[in-house]
Amino acid sequence: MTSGTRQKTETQRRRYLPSVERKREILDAALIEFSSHGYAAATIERIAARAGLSKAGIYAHYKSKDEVFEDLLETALTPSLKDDGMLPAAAGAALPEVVASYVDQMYDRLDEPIVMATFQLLITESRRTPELIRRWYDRMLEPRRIRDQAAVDEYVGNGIMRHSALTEHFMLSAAPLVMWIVMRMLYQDNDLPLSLEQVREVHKQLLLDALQPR
Amino acid sequence: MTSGTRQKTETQRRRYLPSVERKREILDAALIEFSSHGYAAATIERIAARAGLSKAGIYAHYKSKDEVFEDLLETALTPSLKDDGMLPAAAGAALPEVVASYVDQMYDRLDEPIVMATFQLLITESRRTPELIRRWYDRMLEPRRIRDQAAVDEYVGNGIMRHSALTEHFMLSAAPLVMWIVMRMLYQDNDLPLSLEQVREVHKQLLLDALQPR
Amino acid sequence: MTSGTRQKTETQRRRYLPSVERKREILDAALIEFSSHGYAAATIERIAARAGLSKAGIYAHYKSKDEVFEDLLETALTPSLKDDGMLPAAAGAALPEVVASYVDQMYDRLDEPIVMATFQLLITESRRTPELIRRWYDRMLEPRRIRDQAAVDEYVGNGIMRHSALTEHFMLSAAPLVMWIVMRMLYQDNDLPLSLEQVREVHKQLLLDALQPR
Amino acid sequence: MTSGTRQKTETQRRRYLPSVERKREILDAALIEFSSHGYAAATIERIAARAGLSKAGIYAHYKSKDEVFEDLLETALTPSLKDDGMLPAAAGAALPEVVASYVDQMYDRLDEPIVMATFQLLITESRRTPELIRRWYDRMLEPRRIRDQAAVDEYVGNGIMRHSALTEHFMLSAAPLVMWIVMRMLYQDNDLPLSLEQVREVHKQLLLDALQPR
DNA sequence: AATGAATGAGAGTTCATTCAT
DNA sequence: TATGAATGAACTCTCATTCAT
Repeated sequence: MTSGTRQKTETQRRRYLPSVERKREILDAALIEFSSHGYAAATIERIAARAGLSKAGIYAHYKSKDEVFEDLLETALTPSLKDDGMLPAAAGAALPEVVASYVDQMYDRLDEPIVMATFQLLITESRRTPELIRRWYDRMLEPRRIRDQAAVDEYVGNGIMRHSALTEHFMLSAAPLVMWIVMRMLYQDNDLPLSLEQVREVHKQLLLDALQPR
Repeated sequence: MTSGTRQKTETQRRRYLPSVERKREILDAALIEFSSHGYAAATIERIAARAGLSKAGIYAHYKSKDEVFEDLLETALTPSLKDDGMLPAAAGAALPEVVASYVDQMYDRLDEPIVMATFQLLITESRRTPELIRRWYDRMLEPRRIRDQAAVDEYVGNGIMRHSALTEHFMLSAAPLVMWIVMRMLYQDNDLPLSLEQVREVHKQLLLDALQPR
Repeated sequence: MTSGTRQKTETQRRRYLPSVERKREILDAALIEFSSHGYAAATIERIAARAGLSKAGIYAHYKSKDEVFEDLLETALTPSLKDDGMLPAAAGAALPEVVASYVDQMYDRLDEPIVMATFQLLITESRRTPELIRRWYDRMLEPRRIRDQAAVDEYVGNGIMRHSALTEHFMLSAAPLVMWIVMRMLYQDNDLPLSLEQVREVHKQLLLDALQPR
Repeated sequence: MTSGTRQKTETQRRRYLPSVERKREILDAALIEFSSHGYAAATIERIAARAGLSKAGIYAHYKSKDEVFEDLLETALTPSLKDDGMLPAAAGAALPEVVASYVDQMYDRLDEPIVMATFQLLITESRRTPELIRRWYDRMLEPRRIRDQAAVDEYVGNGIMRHSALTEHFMLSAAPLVMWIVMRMLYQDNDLPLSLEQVREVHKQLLLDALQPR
């Protein structure tokens, strides 16, 4: 949250903000509303209230609800782009360190709640936004996948990883984390039977077992 | 689907059906509408049209949209109950067969499109129905998880599986499949980079690697 | 209530009744529903349930909701017709007895709850049924008013009553009771500040004061 | 009515009004619709049309039909509060003047059609609004009743009025007027057998007869 | 005579969006 | 930039009424 929730109170006066700042506040609000109610059930009015302006105020910055949504995903998804591929380039590192670093990177990212929220939004609203997903995929996932896959191929060539079904389709290496996220969605506020930490450990172990040369 | 979609045509007259049958048709229609538009964006009118009756007709069988939704999940989720736990009880079987049978069972289930659709619905609408999810979890998942976990513990005791982080939290053994389902949701109509068959093979291999005694 | 409420229970089977009897039951139910919710807010379904048959069952006896309503008023209003005018014909009676008998007759009538309910219905739904009211008025009220007025004129001629504004417009002699009925409607379930008995006493006294020759 | 009915015509453009003014117009319209069709049969659409805006426009000012109704009664009933008790404080006045002034005040009030309409609405819709009635009663009727009763007690003490059943329950002194209002409701557009003027005379005479010391 | 299933016509309400200010 | 007022379109749900049995 860039600047804290800005819910409107009775006493608050009109605030005139430059569009860029206002948009940030609107998107902060939109992320919360969209991800907690879904696109269709979220309302411009609630987003506006949360952002501290009026319904009509939103339309000073966006032409439509849809445009808010698109800008939200666009913005939320872009920043992560900076991260270089996640597998450390094959130095002389030993497998356990490689795996640990790879897995930790993934899990650490989830500490920012925006990442989780965005990911969930992506899942639940995927049907709304095929092209958005495509763009996101082409710009974010595919390049990394290719880089990771290349790194994996090199590790395999080096004999640091053993060739296996997993090294052929390395994207599946994220599976335990993805499953945990899904479980979290399903369980809502209830207690998950597995903590993120526990999954992380199992995750590392699984990858080690699958990649360790014999 | 009893007899294909039953979209109403101009010429068609009223069809009087016993409530049980009509409900089946309504739920067939509802599954399609809910899972392709989401709960909020699905409309009673479209469900009705798809089921071949009028908007008001739905209300002769259900008190509200919500009730349709609940009955849908209830009905869609209940039948699978018959499946006994999925891990074959530990006879003298060898690990590869055990794993193959376990994995195949999971994947074969997905051939019925209702299962996929329901599962996706569950994910995207989880926020609507915490209690429903709870019920489903308590009746369907938890019992099986316990049975499977017990079977695993026995296998471990027998030395057929090796003790590992995965055998401690065996529910994670479904991860690759769950990830594929999520990918399928994200990719919508686009070509997935991985076929279900490919995932199935990786899946088996992963489990073998993780469970094979050394 | 002719035969007690006949609310439908789960176990009750279909009862085939001759139309006349069924109609009586329907009207019993209708009086309750119409007078407690008003014509517009009363529903055929509730009337039917109360009468112990199905919604469609009503239509075996009446062509429409309106027809039920009309028959209800028609029936509820007709029987009282038998009562001859309420003022005892001018025998040699003394005024206090005449007044007492006149007033008591009015108040005693109200013991049948149907009378109160009908009267209230008439008031609240008067706008629906100008002609019904007209008929009722022409058949019920006007004849009695004329008879009473004639009796009053005779009493005045006899010197038993003194001529006054009230003897000119004797229909106003019902005023305190009418006011009490209105108060009862307004107060609903709350405690009225005046009991029917108290009003009756005031009523008698008022008439005596107004009619007593000086 | 600020400026006559404001029915919307094809050519008329949107009129933007401050909420307070618009609400006044809405309530004007609502009074007409509610009192001529009853709460249940009145529709938001008709009220809106009569007020010169769209159905949804109503909801910019009121949350629900019920809220419109409540505000209507609230508003319609409050103003009269200003009227001090209706019986002139016991100066040395003679009874005929006291009675005349008291009665005239009551009848003059009815010249504003809003008063009649509101009163009728109160009667026909009393079942919808027990609390509203209560509030109205507590704020409007009860204080005046007490004040009037006190004044009456004083008059009786002075010997200006004679003690009687009526002075004990002085609220019944309104009875002839209430009865006339009820008759007016029943008779709808037909000719009443009694004019308001006639009732007023009878009314005065009745009170005089009942209160005149002997 | 009676009913369960079905429907057309509307009702109240919501909401994205526009307009005047 | 910002807003309160306004609206069209759509939605859920109700209800008197009809139909097939």
